[in-house]
Amino acid sequence: MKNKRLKLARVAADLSQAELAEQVGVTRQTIGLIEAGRYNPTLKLCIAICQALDKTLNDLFWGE
Amino acid sequence: MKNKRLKLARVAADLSQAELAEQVGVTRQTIGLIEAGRYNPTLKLCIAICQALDKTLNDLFWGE
DNA sequence: TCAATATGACATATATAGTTTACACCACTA
DNA sequence: TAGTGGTGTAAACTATATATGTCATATTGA
Repeated sequence: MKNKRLKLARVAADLSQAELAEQVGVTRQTIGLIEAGRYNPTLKLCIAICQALDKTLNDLFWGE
Repeated sequence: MKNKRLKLARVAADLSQAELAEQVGVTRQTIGLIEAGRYNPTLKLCIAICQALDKTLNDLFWGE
């Protein structure tokens, strides 16, 4: 279950995985893995990502 | 930062910490700690809790 | 009283989120 | 031919979410 919405929001914000990663304080690999749906970030990280992309939890992480 | 909304939603659903914990497949202590705001659950657990309480991520975990 | 239920708090142990490092692939450009 | 930026992935490691176990307390009902 890839997270397509996250990837789309990131690209729309004109950020690379590495740039988003730096903004939220994780590594590029972590962002890549979340977009690939290979795991299960913590709530704090989800919120940081949402704030960086000006989205809400429901926008990026709720529902399939 | 205690999660008051989670506690209220759980009580409104007439569930004890232990009952909610069992429904989402964790221990009572984990629910207690999340309500107490002492950590940082994973996204999967947040979603399971929301589904058990018929709420969305934004309802329980977005904003202060 | 007493037993049962619900909660808070605290350790220690285990599973897994997240890091680091590294290599490979692709598209583009010089 | 390189060379660079963006991405996918994997192994080994560290940090921390979660489990397990226990004790204390408050409340409710018999």
